[in-house]
Amino acid sequence: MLMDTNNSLPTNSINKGSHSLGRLFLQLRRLERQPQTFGKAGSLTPSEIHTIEAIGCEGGILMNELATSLGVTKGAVSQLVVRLEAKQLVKRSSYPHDSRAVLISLTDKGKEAYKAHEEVHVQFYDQLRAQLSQQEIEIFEKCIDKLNEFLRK
Amino acid sequence: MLMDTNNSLPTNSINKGSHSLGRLFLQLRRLERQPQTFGKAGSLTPSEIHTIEAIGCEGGILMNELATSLGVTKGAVSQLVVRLEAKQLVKRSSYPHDSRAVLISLTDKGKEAYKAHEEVHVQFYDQLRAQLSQQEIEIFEKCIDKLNEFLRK
DNA sequence: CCAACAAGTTTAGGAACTAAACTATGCTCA
DNA sequence: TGAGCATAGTTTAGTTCCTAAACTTGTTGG
Repeated sequence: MLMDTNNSLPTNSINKGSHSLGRLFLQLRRLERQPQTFGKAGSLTPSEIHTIEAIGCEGGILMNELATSLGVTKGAVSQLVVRLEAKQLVKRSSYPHDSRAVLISLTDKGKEAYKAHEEVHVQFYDQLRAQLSQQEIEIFEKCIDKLNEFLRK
Repeated sequence: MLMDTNNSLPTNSINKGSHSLGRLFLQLRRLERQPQTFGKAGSLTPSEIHTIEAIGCEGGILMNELATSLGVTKGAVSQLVVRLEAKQLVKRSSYPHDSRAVLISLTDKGKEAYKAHEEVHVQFYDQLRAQLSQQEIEIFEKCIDKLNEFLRK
């Protein structure tokens, strides 16, 4: 009865890209689950390395900012920071203007992990670039940006 | 002392794409966490809808196949299937050639969820396509495929 | 001064796994 | 044939990564 409620269009070609994108999501989902080792920092879970990435090498960041930047609750960040502090990748310091607030920043060891992770990203991307022409890269980046903008909504 | 150990290259342009890609990962990570409602099937968690997607509308699939297709252990699939069965989206039946095996297939309600989800995907992709030229789409899809291939390793 | 608010922390609980033990069936070959 | 091993699924205990909600402290505007 309801076989192919999909209507009219040459669905094949449309679905092809949608399907590739679906597979990409699945791959990333899988990838984003396994811990990795970065520099001397030892094995870090995906959340941990993302947190380090979000803190950044320069200056400190408030818990609140970190939470919105990562798109999680402040409770989640609080827990993450406890773990990272225990691993000595991150340190807390007080925020001059408001004694409730806590400034989070990377320790030297944390910065090392940051750099190592960034290095992995860049190398990965370099490998991808190596298989594409200059023009393709530009278009690809444009599309990724559009996609990002799109997902933000 | 160790400011910019990154060497020589015009790092900006390289990092730009790598950074966009990083943000995409984060966005997807966030997106892949919240449940959504599909058709009359009620609210489904990301894992649930992915499982339904992997089972597919035609015929049945074995637990084992499902596990490899989703990239998780059979234990994980087993648990998922219990939940989906309780929600009456999926049914088990016996596999003629091997009485140990279990064939999983979608119920009518499950198929509805499948279609609704597929519709969301296609619409999403259509919206993206609408902002790109034909040539850009082709290149984008090519890049996505390359990326997929790349992540599989 | 103090009520309302804001920054973080804590706690309980759920989702989504994994690894490993377990059950039950199927296969092989001496 | 049947002992031993492999294979299909299930179960269980434990982990990670969250969230929501209650709490603790500190800030601020009437």
